[in-house]
Amino acid sequence: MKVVSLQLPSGPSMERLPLPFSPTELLWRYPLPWAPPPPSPLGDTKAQLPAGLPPEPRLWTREDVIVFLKWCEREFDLPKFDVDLFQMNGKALCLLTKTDLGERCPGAGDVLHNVLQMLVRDACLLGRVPSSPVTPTARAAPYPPSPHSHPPTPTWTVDGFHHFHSAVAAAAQPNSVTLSPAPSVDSSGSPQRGETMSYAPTYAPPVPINAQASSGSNQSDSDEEAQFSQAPRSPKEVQQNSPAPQTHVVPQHTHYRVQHREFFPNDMPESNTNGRLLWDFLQQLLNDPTQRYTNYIAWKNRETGVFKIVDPAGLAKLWGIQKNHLSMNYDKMSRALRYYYRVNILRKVQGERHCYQFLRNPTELKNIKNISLLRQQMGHTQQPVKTEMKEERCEEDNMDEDMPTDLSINTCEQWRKRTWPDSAATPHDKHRISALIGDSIMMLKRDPEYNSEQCALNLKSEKCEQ
DNA sequence: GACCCGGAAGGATT
DNA sequence: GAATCCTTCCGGGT
Repeated sequence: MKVVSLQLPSGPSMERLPLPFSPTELLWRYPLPWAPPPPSPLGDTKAQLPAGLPPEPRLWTREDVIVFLKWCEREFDLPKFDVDLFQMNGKALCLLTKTDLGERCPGAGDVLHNVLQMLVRDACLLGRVPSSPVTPTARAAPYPPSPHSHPPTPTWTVDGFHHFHSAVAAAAQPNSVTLSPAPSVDSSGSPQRGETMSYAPTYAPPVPINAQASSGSNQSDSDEEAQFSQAPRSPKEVQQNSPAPQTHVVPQHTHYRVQHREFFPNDMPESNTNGRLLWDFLQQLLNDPTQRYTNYIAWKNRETGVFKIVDPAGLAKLWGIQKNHLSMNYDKMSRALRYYYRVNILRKVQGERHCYQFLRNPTELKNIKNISLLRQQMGHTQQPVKTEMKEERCEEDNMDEDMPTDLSINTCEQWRKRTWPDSAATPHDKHRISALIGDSIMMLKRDPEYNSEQCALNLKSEKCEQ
Protein backbone atom coordinates (compact mmCIF):
# COMPACT_ATOMS: atom_id res chain seq x y z
CA MET A 1 0.00 0.00 0.00
CA LYS A 2 1.20 3.41 -0.76
CA VAL A 3 1.90 5.39 2.29
CA VAL A 4 0.93 8.95 2.69
CA SER A 5 3.90 11.15 2.68
CA LEU A 6 3.56 14.40 4.42
CA GLN A 7 6.25 16.86 5.06
CA LEU A 8 5.97 17.87 8.59
CA PRO A 9 8.01 20.38 10.39
CA SER A 10 10.84 19.07 12.39
CA GLY A 11 9.43 20.49 15.53
CA PRO A 12 9.41 18.72 18.80
CA SER A 13 8.08 15.24 18.54
CA MET A 14 6.46 15.90 15.24
CA GLU A 15 7.71 12.48 14.36
CA ARG A 16 4.85 10.93 16.21
CA LEU A 17 1.63 12.73 16.28
CA PRO A 18 -0.81 10.51 18.01
CA LEU A 19 -3.86 12.55 17.42
CA PRO A 20 -6.99 11.84 19.32
CA PHE A 21 -8.66 10.14 16.44
CA SER A 22 -11.34 7.59 16.56
CA PRO A 23 -11.19 4.38 14.60
CA THR A 24 -14.73 5.05 13.56
CA GLU A 25 -13.64 8.32 12.10
CA LEU A 26 -11.25 6.95 9.59
CA LEU A 27 -13.27 7.86 6.59
CA TRP A 28 -13.44 11.33 7.87
CA ARG A 29 -9.77 11.38 8.64
CA TYR A 30 -8.84 10.13 5.25
CA PRO A 31 -11.42 11.45 2.86
CA LEU A 32 -8.98 12.12 0.12
CA PRO A 33 -8.18 9.50 -2.44
CA TRP A 34 -4.52 10.19 -2.14
CA ALA A 35 -4.59 9.80 1.57
CA PRO A 36 -5.33 6.18 2.25
CA PRO A 37 -5.84 5.00 5.78
CA PRO A 38 -2.85 3.91 7.71
CA PRO A 39 -1.53 0.41 7.23
CA SER A 40 -3.16 -0.74 10.36
CA PRO A 41 -5.85 1.69 11.24
CA LEU A 42 -7.45 -0.87 13.42
CA GLY A 43 -4.26 -1.79 14.99
CA ASP A 44 -5.45 -0.99 18.43
CA THR A 45 -8.70 -2.77 17.94
CA LYS A 46 -6.94 -5.75 16.53
CA ALA A 47 -4.64 -5.81 19.46
CA GLN A 48 -7.65 -5.85 21.70
CA LEU A 49 -9.39 -8.71 20.01
CA PRO A 50 -10.37 -11.43 22.41
CA ALA A 51 -7.64 -13.83 23.26
CA GLY A 52 -7.37 -16.65 20.81
CA LEU A 53 -9.40 -14.98 18.16
CA PRO A 54 -7.52 -15.05 14.88
CA PRO A 55 -6.94 -11.63 13.42
CA GLU A 56 -8.20 -12.87 10.07
CA PRO A 57 -12.00 -12.83 10.29
CA ARG A 58 -12.40 -15.19 7.37
CA LEU A 59 -10.73 -17.87 9.38
CA TRP A 60 -13.16 -17.65 12.21
CA THR A 61 -15.32 -20.53 13.22
CA ARG A 62 -18.90 -20.11 14.31
CA GLU A 63 -17.75 -19.89 17.85
CA ASP A 64 -15.21 -17.27 16.91
CA VAL A 65 -17.93 -15.22 15.28
CA ILE A 66 -19.98 -15.29 18.45
CA VAL A 67 -16.94 -14.34 20.48
CA PHE A 68 -16.29 -11.49 18.11
CA LEU A 69 -19.86 -10.27 18.29
CA LYS A 70 -19.83 -10.34 22.05
CA TRP A 71 -16.59 -8.46 22.01
CA CYS A 72 -18.05 -5.85 19.69
CA GLU A 73 -21.02 -5.44 21.97
CA ARG A 74 -18.76 -4.64 24.83
CA GLU A 75 -16.10 -2.73 23.01
CA PHE A 76 -18.38 -0.49 20.98
CA ASP A 77 -21.30 -0.46 23.32
CA LEU A 78 -23.53 -1.92 20.66
CA PRO A 79 -26.99 -3.27 21.18
CA LYS A 80 -27.20 -6.96 21.94
CA PHE A 81 -26.81 -9.14 18.92
CA ASP A 82 -29.16 -11.95 18.22
CA VAL A 83 -26.59 -14.68 17.89
CA ASP A 84 -29.11 -16.89 16.19
CA LEU A 85 -28.83 -14.60 13.21
CA PHE A 86 -25.11 -15.14 13.12
CA GLN A 87 -24.86 -18.88 12.92
CA MET A 88 -22.09 -18.77 10.40
CA ASN A 89 -18.37 -18.87 10.19
CA GLY A 90 -16.16 -15.89 9.66
CA LYS A 91 -16.03 -16.28 5.96
CA ALA A 92 -19.76 -16.07 5.70
CA LEU A 93 -19.81 -13.19 8.10
CA CYS A 94 -17.42 -11.27 5.93
CA LEU A 95 -19.61 -11.83 2.93
CA LEU A 96 -22.48 -10.03 4.58
CA THR A 97 -23.04 -6.57 3.25
CA LYS A 98 -23.54 -3.57 5.41
CA THR A 99 -27.22 -3.87 4.70
CA ASP A 100 -27.21 -7.49 5.70
CA LEU A 101 -25.51 -6.66 8.92
CA GLY A 102 -27.81 -3.77 9.52
CA GLU A 103 -30.80 -6.04 9.18
CA ARG A 104 -29.35 -8.48 11.64
CA CYS A 105 -28.31 -5.86 14.12
CA PRO A 106 -30.10 -2.58 13.59
CA GLY A 107 -28.02 0.33 14.58
CA ALA A 108 -24.80 -1.56 14.60
CA GLY A 109 -24.48 -2.77 11.06
CA ASP A 110 -22.20 0.01 9.98
CA VAL A 111 -19.89 -0.44 12.88
CA LEU A 112 -19.75 -4.15 12.48
CA HIS A 113 -19.17 -3.89 8.79
CA ASN A 114 -16.43 -1.35 9.17
CA VAL A 115 -14.66 -3.34 11.81
CA LEU A 116 -14.83 -6.46 9.72
CA GLN A 117 -13.63 -4.72 6.62
CA MET A 118 -10.71 -3.27 8.45
CA LEU A 119 -9.79 -6.58 9.94
CA VAL A 120 -10.00 -8.23 6.55
CA ARG A 121 -7.97 -5.53 4.94
CA ASP A 122 -5.43 -5.70 7.67
CA ALA A 123 -5.16 -9.41 7.23
CA CYS A 124 -4.67 -8.96 3.51
CA LEU A 125 -1.96 -6.43 4.13
CA LEU A 126 -0.26 -8.72 6.48
CA GLY A 127 -0.21 -11.46 3.90
CA ARG A 128 -1.85 -14.02 6.05
CA VAL A 129 -4.87 -14.54 3.91
CA PRO A 130 -5.10 -17.79 2.04
CA SER A 131 -5.00 -17.03 -1.60
CA SER A 132 -7.85 -19.32 -2.31
CA PRO A 133 -11.06 -19.57 -0.44
CA VAL A 134 -10.81 -22.37 1.97
CA THR A 135 -12.86 -23.41 4.86
CA PRO A 136 -10.74 -22.69 7.82
CA THR A 137 -9.86 -25.64 9.89
CA ALA A 138 -6.91 -24.37 11.75
CA ARG A 139 -5.47 -21.16 12.94
CA ALA A 140 -3.49 -19.59 10.21
CA ALA A 141 -1.05 -17.91 12.41
CA PRO A 142 -0.41 -17.31 16.04
CA TYR A 143 -1.62 -14.14 17.51
CA PRO A 144 -0.69 -12.47 20.67
CA PRO A 145 -2.58 -14.51 23.17
CA SER A 146 -3.75 -11.63 25.21
CA PRO A 147 -5.12 -8.29 24.33
CA HIS A 148 -2.64 -6.97 26.78
CA SER A 149 0.29 -8.54 25.09
CA HIS A 150 3.06 -6.39 23.85
CA PRO A 151 3.44 -5.79 20.18
CA PRO A 152 5.26 -8.49 18.33
CA THR A 153 8.96 -8.17 18.43
CA PRO A 154 11.06 -7.77 15.32
CA THR A 155 12.40 -11.24 15.81
CA TRP A 156 9.13 -12.71 14.81
CA THR A 157 9.49 -14.40 11.52
CA VAL A 158 5.94 -14.23 10.34
CA ASP A 159 6.10 -11.67 7.62
CA GLY A 160 2.84 -10.18 8.46
CA PHE A 161 3.73 -9.50 11.99
CA HIS A 162 7.09 -8.26 11.02
CA HIS A 163 5.39 -5.94 8.63
CA PHE A 164 3.07 -4.81 11.34
CA HIS A 165 5.86 -4.21 13.69
CA SER A 166 7.78 -2.39 11.05
CA ALA A 167 4.87 -0.10 10.70
CA VAL A 168 4.93 0.50 14.39
CA ALA A 169 8.60 1.14 14.22
CA ALA A 170 8.12 3.42 11.27
CA ALA A 171 5.62 5.33 13.26
CA ALA A 172 8.23 5.80 15.86
CA GLN A 173 10.55 7.35 13.37
CA PRO A 174 10.89 11.01 12.74
CA ASN A 175 8.33 12.52 10.43
CA SER A 176 5.87 9.81 11.11
CA VAL A 177 2.41 10.40 12.37
CA THR A 178 0.49 8.14 14.61
CA LEU A 179 -3.20 8.37 15.01
CA SER A 180 -4.96 7.49 18.15
CA PRO A 181 -8.50 6.41 18.65
CA ALA A 182 -10.44 9.29 19.94
CA PRO A 183 -11.20 9.32 23.57
CA SER A 184 -14.42 11.05 23.03
CA VAL A 185 -17.60 9.88 21.53
CA ASP A 186 -18.40 10.17 17.95
CA SER A 187 -20.92 12.86 17.43
CA SER A 188 -22.63 10.84 14.79
CA GLY A 189 -23.72 8.31 17.30
CA SER A 190 -20.98 5.86 16.74
CA PRO A 191 -19.87 3.56 19.46
CA GLN A 192 -19.62 4.81 22.90
CA ARG A 193 -17.45 3.13 25.34
CA GLY A 194 -19.41 3.92 28.37
CA GLU A 195 -17.65 3.54 31.62
CA THR A 196 -14.47 2.39 30.05
CA MET A 197 -13.98 5.61 28.25
CA SER A 198 -11.40 7.94 29.49
CA TYR A 199 -10.27 11.18 28.12
CA ALA A 200 -7.21 9.54 26.83
CA PRO A 201 -5.95 9.09 23.36
CA THR A 202 -5.02 5.48 23.47
CA TYR A 203 -2.78 3.30 21.47
CA ALA A 204 -1.89 4.92 18.27
CA PRO A 205 -2.09 2.85 15.14
CA PRO A 206 0.90 3.71 13.09
CA VAL A 207 0.62 6.03 10.19
CA PRO A 208 4.00 6.36 8.67
CA ILE A 209 3.73 9.50 6.71
CA ASN A 210 7.21 9.18 5.52
CA ALA A 211 7.90 5.77 4.19
CA GLN A 212 11.58 6.25 4.48
CA ALA A 213 12.73 4.44 7.52
CA SER A 214 15.01 6.71 9.32
CA SER A 215 17.81 5.08 11.12
CA GLY A 216 18.67 8.17 13.04
CA SER A 217 17.17 8.18 16.45
CA ASN A 218 18.35 10.44 19.13
CA GLN A 219 18.01 9.87 22.78
CA SER A 220 14.80 11.68 23.19
CA ASP A 221 13.39 9.69 20.36
CA SER A 222 14.34 6.54 22.08
CA ASP A 223 12.73 7.69 25.23
CA GLU A 224 9.62 8.62 23.46
CA GLU A 225 9.61 5.40 21.58
CA ALA A 226 9.80 3.52 24.80
CA GLN A 227 6.96 5.58 26.08
CA PHE A 228 5.11 5.04 22.89
CA SER A 229 5.55 1.34 22.95
CA GLN A 230 4.23 1.21 26.43
CA ALA A 231 1.36 3.46 25.79
CA PRO A 232 -1.90 1.91 26.81
CA ARG A 233 -3.94 0.55 24.00
CA SER A 234 -7.36 0.68 25.35
CA PRO A 235 -9.20 2.91 27.67
CA LYS A 236 -9.04 0.16 30.22
CA GLU A 237 -5.34 -0.06 29.89
CA VAL A 238 -5.05 3.63 30.23
CA GLN A 239 -6.24 3.26 33.72
CA GLN A 240 -4.51 0.01 34.40
CA ASN A 241 -1.21 1.19 33.12
CA SER A 242 -1.26 4.72 34.30
CA PRO A 243 1.88 4.30 36.37
CA ALA A 244 3.75 3.30 33.26
CA PRO A 245 7.11 4.94 32.91
CA GLN A 246 6.66 8.34 31.48
CA THR A 247 8.51 11.51 31.24
CA HIS A 248 5.70 13.34 32.91
CA VAL A 249 3.92 12.18 35.96
CA VAL A 250 0.35 11.50 35.10
CA PRO A 251 -1.83 11.72 38.12
CA GLN A 252 -4.40 9.06 38.46
CA HIS A 253 -7.89 10.29 38.13
CA THR A 254 -9.11 9.51 41.57
CA HIS A 255 -6.04 10.91 43.15
CA TYR A 256 -6.32 14.04 41.15
CA ARG A 257 -9.95 14.44 41.91
CA VAL A 258 -9.30 14.21 45.59
CA GLN A 259 -6.64 16.82 45.47
CA HIS A 260 -8.28 19.35 43.23
CA ARG A 261 -11.64 20.29 42.15
CA GLU A 262 -10.55 21.01 38.68
CA PHE A 263 -12.01 23.15 36.06
CA PHE A 264 -10.61 20.74 33.54
CA PRO A 265 -10.29 17.40 35.23
CA ASN A 266 -8.75 14.48 33.51
CA ASP A 267 -11.96 12.55 33.61
CA MET A 268 -13.99 15.29 32.15
CA PRO A 269 -17.18 14.34 30.40
CA GLU A 270 -16.95 13.31 26.84
CA SER A 271 -17.30 15.85 24.20
CA ASN A 272 -19.34 14.68 21.31
CA THR A 273 -17.38 16.31 18.58
CA ASN A 274 -14.55 13.88 18.61
CA GLY A 275 -11.97 16.49 18.01
CA ARG A 276 -13.62 17.92 14.97
CA LEU A 277 -14.08 21.18 16.70
CA LEU A 278 -11.01 23.09 17.54
CA TRP A 279 -11.78 23.51 21.21
CA ASP A 280 -12.38 19.81 21.52
CA PHE A 281 -9.20 19.04 19.73
CA LEU A 282 -7.25 21.28 22.03
CA GLN A 283 -8.89 19.82 25.06
CA GLN A 284 -8.06 16.34 23.97
CA LEU A 285 -4.44 17.22 23.49
CA LEU A 286 -4.32 19.08 26.76
CA ASN A 287 -5.92 16.29 28.70
CA ASP A 288 -4.03 13.43 27.22
CA PRO A 289 -3.16 11.35 30.28
CA THR A 290 0.14 10.34 28.79
CA GLN A 291 1.04 13.95 28.24
CA ARG A 292 2.24 13.28 24.76
CA TYR A 293 1.36 16.70 23.50
CA THR A 294 3.03 18.89 26.04
CA ASN A 295 5.56 19.81 23.42
CA TYR A 296 2.72 21.36 21.50
CA ILE A 297 0.26 22.59 24.05
CA ALA A 298 0.15 22.44 27.79
CA TRP A 299 -1.83 23.69 30.69
CA LYS A 300 -0.43 26.65 32.50
CA ASN A 301 -3.17 26.55 35.03
CA ARG A 302 -5.52 23.70 34.64
CA GLU A 303 -7.97 24.97 37.20
CA THR A 304 -8.48 28.25 35.44
CA GLY A 305 -8.26 26.80 31.98
CA VAL A 306 -5.18 28.72 31.01
CA PHE A 307 -3.01 26.97 28.52
CA LYS A 308 -0.03 27.77 26.40
CA ILE A 309 0.63 26.78 22.87
CA VAL A 310 4.19 25.67 23.17
CA ASP A 311 4.75 24.95 19.52
CA PRO A 312 2.34 27.04 17.48
CA ALA A 313 3.49 25.78 14.13
CA GLY A 314 3.49 22.19 15.25
CA LEU A 315 0.11 22.44 16.84
CA ALA A 316 -1.27 24.05 13.73
CA LYS A 317 0.10 21.18 11.71
CA LEU A 318 -1.61 18.74 14.01
CA TRP A 319 -4.82 20.62 13.64
CA GLY A 320 -4.34 20.67 9.91
CA ILE A 321 -3.87 16.94 9.87
CA GLN A 322 -6.91 16.53 12.02
CA LYS A 323 -9.01 18.55 9.65
CA ASN A 324 -7.24 17.50 6.52
CA HIS A 325 -6.19 21.01 5.79
CA LEU A 326 -2.55 20.41 5.31
CA SER A 327 -1.77 24.01 4.66
CA MET A 328 -2.89 24.93 8.13
CA ASN A 329 -0.61 27.25 9.97
CA TYR A 330 -0.72 29.08 13.24
CA ASP A 331 -2.05 32.19 11.64
CA LYS A 332 -5.10 30.39 10.36
CA MET A 333 -5.57 28.34 13.45
CA SER A 334 -5.30 31.39 15.65
CA ARG A 335 -8.01 32.99 13.57
CA ALA A 336 -10.23 30.10 14.45
CA LEU A 337 -9.28 30.58 18.06
CA ARG A 338 -10.21 34.21 17.86
CA TYR A 339 -13.66 33.29 16.73
CA TYR A 340 -14.02 31.69 20.13
CA TYR A 341 -13.53 35.04 21.79
CA ARG A 342 -16.88 36.33 20.78
CA VAL A 343 -18.71 33.42 22.27
CA ASN A 344 -16.61 33.36 25.38
CA ILE A 345 -15.21 29.96 24.80
CA LEU A 346 -11.71 31.36 24.81
CA ARG A 347 -9.92 34.50 25.55
CA LYS A 348 -6.40 35.64 25.12
CA VAL A 349 -4.19 35.88 28.13
CA GLN A 350 -2.98 39.40 27.83
CA GLY A 351 0.69 39.92 27.60
CA GLU A 352 1.61 36.30 27.24
CA ARG A 353 2.43 34.90 23.89
CA HIS A 354 0.48 31.92 22.73
CA CYS A 355 -1.44 31.82 25.96
CA TYR A 356 -5.17 31.41 25.96
CA GLN A 357 -7.79 30.65 28.52
CA PHE A 358 -10.83 28.49 28.27
CA LEU A 359 -13.79 30.37 29.63
CA ARG A 360 -16.01 27.37 29.69
CA ASN A 361 -15.39 23.94 30.97
CA PRO A 362 -15.91 20.85 28.84
CA THR A 363 -19.36 20.26 30.22
CA GLU A 364 -20.48 23.60 29.00
CA LEU A 365 -18.74 23.18 25.71
CA LYS A 366 -20.37 19.85 25.25
CA ASN A 367 -23.69 21.44 25.96
CA ILE A 368 -22.98 24.08 23.43
CA LYS A 369 -22.54 21.45 20.83
CA ASN A 370 -25.60 19.60 21.97
CA ILE A 371 -27.65 22.70 21.88
CA SER A 372 -26.44 23.53 18.45
CA LEU A 373 -27.44 20.14 17.27
CA LEU A 374 -30.70 20.36 19.13
CA ARG A 375 -31.41 23.69 17.63
CA GLN A 376 -30.74 22.31 14.20
CA GLN A 377 -33.12 19.49 14.81
CA MET A 378 -35.78 21.78 16.20
CA GLY A 379 -35.33 24.32 13.52
CA HIS A 380 -34.38 27.09 15.90
CA THR A 381 -31.92 29.34 14.31
CA GLN A 382 -31.80 32.69 15.96
CA GLN A 383 -32.76 32.73 19.57
CA PRO A 384 -29.99 32.23 22.01
CA VAL A 385 -30.61 29.14 23.99
CA LYS A 386 -29.89 28.84 27.64
CA THR A 387 -27.11 26.52 28.43
CA GLU A 388 -27.82 23.96 31.04
CA MET A 389 -25.20 24.26 33.71
CA LYS A 390 -24.43 21.51 36.06
CA GLU A 391 -21.40 23.04 37.64
CA GLU A 392 -21.91 25.34 40.53
CA ARG A 393 -19.02 27.50 39.60
CA CYS A 394 -19.83 31.12 39.90
CA GLU A 395 -18.78 32.11 36.45
CA GLU A 396 -20.67 29.33 34.89
CA ASP A 397 -23.80 30.22 36.72
CA ASN A 398 -23.55 33.68 35.44
CA MET A 399 -22.27 33.10 32.00
CA ASP A 400 -24.96 30.87 30.78
CA GLU A 401 -27.92 33.08 31.31
CA ASP A 402 -27.96 34.81 27.99
CA MET A 403 -24.76 33.85 26.44
CA PRO A 404 -24.94 32.62 22.88
CA THR A 405 -24.21 29.00 22.55
CA ASP A 406 -23.00 28.93 19.02
CA LEU A 407 -20.56 30.86 16.98
CA SER A 408 -23.04 32.47 14.67
CA ILE A 409 -22.57 36.15 14.38
CA ASN A 410 -26.26 36.87 14.51
CA THR A 411 -26.75 35.10 17.78
CA CYS A 412 -23.75 36.71 19.33
CA GLU A 413 -24.75 40.13 18.17
CA GLN A 414 -28.19 39.69 19.61
CA TRP A 415 -26.75 38.58 22.90
CA ARG A 416 -24.30 41.39 22.84
CA LYS A 417 -27.02 43.93 22.31
CA ARG A 418 -29.11 42.45 25.03
CA THR A 419 -26.22 42.42 27.42
CA TRP A 420 -25.19 45.90 26.45
CA PRO A 421 -28.27 47.59 25.07
CA ASP A 422 -26.18 50.57 24.30
CA SER A 423 -23.70 48.67 22.28
CA ALA A 424 -22.29 51.96 21.21
CA ALA A 425 -21.37 52.67 24.75
CA THR A 426 -18.79 55.31 24.94
CA PRO A 427 -15.29 54.40 25.87
CA HIS A 428 -15.85 56.47 28.94
CA ASP A 429 -18.71 54.25 30.02
CA LYS A 430 -16.71 51.21 29.42
CA HIS A 431 -13.80 52.50 31.35
CA ARG A 432 -16.13 53.26 34.20
CA ILE A 433 -17.28 49.69 34.18
CA SER A 434 -13.80 48.38 33.96
CA ALA A 435 -12.86 50.50 36.90
CA LEU A 436 -15.67 48.93 38.79
CA ILE A 437 -14.40 45.50 38.25
CA GLY A 438 -10.87 46.58 38.58
CA ASP A 439 -9.12 44.49 35.98
CA SER A 440 -10.42 45.41 32.59
CA ILE A 441 -8.25 48.29 31.63
CA MET A 442 -6.19 46.14 29.40
CA MET A 443 -9.26 44.69 27.83
CA LEU A 444 -10.54 48.06 26.84
CA LYS A 445 -7.60 48.87 24.70
CA ARG A 446 -8.98 46.92 21.85
CA ASP A 447 -12.22 46.01 20.21
CA PRO A 448 -15.01 47.64 22.17
CA GLU A 449 -17.45 44.91 21.36
CA TYR A 450 -15.18 42.21 22.59
CA ASN A 451 -14.54 44.25 25.66
CA SER A 452 -18.21 44.60 26.29
CA GLU A 453 -18.48 40.89 26.54
CA GLN A 454 -15.53 40.63 28.80
CA CYS A 455 -16.78 43.42 30.95
CA ALA A 456 -20.15 41.81 31.19
CA LEU A 457 -18.54 38.58 32.16
CA ASN A 458 -16.31 40.16 34.69
CA LEU A 459 -19.09 42.24 36.08
CA LYS A 460 -21.21 39.19 36.56
CA SER A 461 -18.34 37.47 38.24
CA GLU A 462 -17.96 40.47 40.45
CA LYS A 463 -21.57 40.26 41.47
CA CYS A 464 -21.16 36.62 42.16
CA GLU A 465 -18.25 37.16 44.44
CA GLN A 466 -20.18 39.77 46.33
C1' DG B 1 9.45 39.45 11.55
C1' DA B 2 6.43 37.42 14.71
C1' DC B 3 2.39 37.89 17.02
C1' DC B 4 -2.21 39.48 17.43
C1' DC B 5 -6.60 41.36 15.91
C1' DG B 6 -10.93 41.21 13.38
C1' DG B 7 -13.46 41.83 8.72
C1' DA B 8 -14.81 39.50 4.71
C1' DA B 9 -15.74 35.75 1.71
C1' DG B 10 -16.31 31.19 1.00
C1' DG B 11 -16.15 26.01 1.76
C1' DA B 12 -17.43 21.69 4.15
C1' DT B 13 -20.50 19.62 6.92
C1' DT B 14 -24.78 18.82 9.26
C1' DG C 1 -31.56 25.83 1.96
C1' DA C 2 -29.92 27.37 6.39
C1' DA C 3 -26.82 27.23 10.09
C1' DT C 4 -22.51 26.17 12.00
C1' DC C 5 -17.68 26.07 12.13
C1' DC C 6 -14.13 26.90 10.49
C1' DT C 7 -10.48 28.17 6.44
C1' DT C 8 -8.31 31.48 3.84
C1' DC C 9 -6.87 35.96 2.94
C1' DC C 10 -6.02 40.34 4.25
C1' DG C 11 -4.89 45.02 6.28
C1' DG C 12 -3.63 46.94 10.32
C1' DG C 13 -1.64 47.37 15.05
C1' DT C 14 1.92 46.17 18.61
